[in-house]
Parts: sequence; structure tokens; C-alpha cells
Amino acid sequence: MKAAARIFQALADPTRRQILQELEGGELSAGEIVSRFSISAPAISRHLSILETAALVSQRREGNRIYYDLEPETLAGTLGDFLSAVCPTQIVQRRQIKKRRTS
Amino acid sequence: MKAAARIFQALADPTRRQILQELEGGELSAGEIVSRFSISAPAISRHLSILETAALVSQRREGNRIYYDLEPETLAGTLGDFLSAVCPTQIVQRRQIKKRRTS
DNA sequence: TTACTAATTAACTAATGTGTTAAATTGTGA
DNA sequence: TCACAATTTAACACATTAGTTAATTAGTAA
Repeated sequence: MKAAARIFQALADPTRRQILQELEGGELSAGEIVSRFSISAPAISRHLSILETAALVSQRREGNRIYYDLEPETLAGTLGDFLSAVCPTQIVQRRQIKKRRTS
Repeated sequence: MKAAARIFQALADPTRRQILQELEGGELSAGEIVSRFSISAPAISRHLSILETAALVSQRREGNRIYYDLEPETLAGTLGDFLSAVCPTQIVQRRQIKKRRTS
């Protein structure tokens, strides 16, 4: 499946869109994400797997926990490309922000 | 269902995304759209109905034909809002283009 | 009215998606 | 090793989706 197709399909589910919004504040473990929703851990796990396959989030294991982090460039890139293709008159301009130095 | 949910769900299907791209060049009748795909007219008709319910396209009847036109503001508005909510660091700026006078 | 064209709606099938509970995996620490 | 915690995978049920063909609606024109 094409990358854009995976991404749009991932964005079709409201729970997955909400997960992305929760991650806007920074990375969260799978369990922390589960605690913010009222569905089971396996259901969330599958949503996370779909988001990861679409490269909308990335995974990092730390001991027992698996932390998920947003990949904002995937989202902004795909939506921006689609907007450019479908409504080039409504120009979408993406401003790249300097990465904050970590540590 | 919420407007954004309808829109993201509409965008999940590759045929519907392609229809939006075909409409980028200007309005088309249902039949003209059908001729650009290899699926049946009823299938296209249903896709158009979903796009219209999501306000991504508008309908106009002219005699026998029904013409469909893109509603670019719905698309740009929804995707822009979502990007702002999920990756506010990647600022998305929408530049409104003056409408061309018709006739 | 009748015939014709454009398009939609109806009825159905096959595939996909999303949730559940139970079982398996992976890592930590006594 | 054993027990425990965090998470994923497996197996299943149910709802939704997207396609098909057949039937219906709506408009044009003889």
C-alpha cells in the first residue's frame, strides 16, 4: 500500500486522531495512552501499531515500557502534499521550526 | 457525526481522494467522473454522495446532468485545523486567494 | 404518452475494521 | 527460577464499507 493511503486510512479513525493529539504534549507510554481512553489495552495497542506502520508515530522501548512519540513531519508532509494537489489555490505553506536541542 | 470525522472518513478512500484531484481542474458531471474510473456508475455515485455529505464537493443540476464542484475551503480548513492541533510547531499558514470573478 | 439519457437508490455479497477476552511475549527484580 | 507488570498477539464477534447488478427517479424531446 502507498504511504499516503496508509496515512489517510490511519487518520480515518477518531481514536487514532485523538491519540495523535494526546502525543502533541510529548511522548507517552502505551499504558499512559490506554489510561486516557475508555477502551481496552489491546484495542489501543492495535491503533498504535497502525499509526506506527503509517510512520505517524515512532516507538522506543525503555525497560518494561514502550514509549510512543509523534512524527510530525509525516503528518504535515502528507497533508500538505495532498492540499497542494487538490487545492493549489489555497496555498499551504509549512514553516519548518528549528529542532530543540535535547539534553 | 462531527464534521471533521465525516471529512477524514471521506478522505480514507483512495477513489474519493482521486475524485477530489480530478475536480481540481474544475467542475465535472457525474458521468464525466465515471468515465475517468474503472468502477461502475453506482459506485461513483455513492462516493460522490459521501463527498457531498462531508461538504468536500457541491452539487448543481443542469438539465439531465449533475455537476460536482470542489469545496476547497472545507478541505483546507479541516486539514489545517488538525495540523494546528497535532503539530503546532510545524505551522501551517493558509493564504486565501481572491475569488476569480465568474462571467 | 413514449422513448431515451443521466444519475441515484435498492438489494445483496465480500472484504475490512474495531472491539472484546484470553493467551503469549518481554523485561524487572526478589 | 518465580512472580509480576507492561504490552502485544491470537481468536473471535459484529458493524461498516465498497463493490456488483437491477430497479427507480428525473429530465428532454419526439
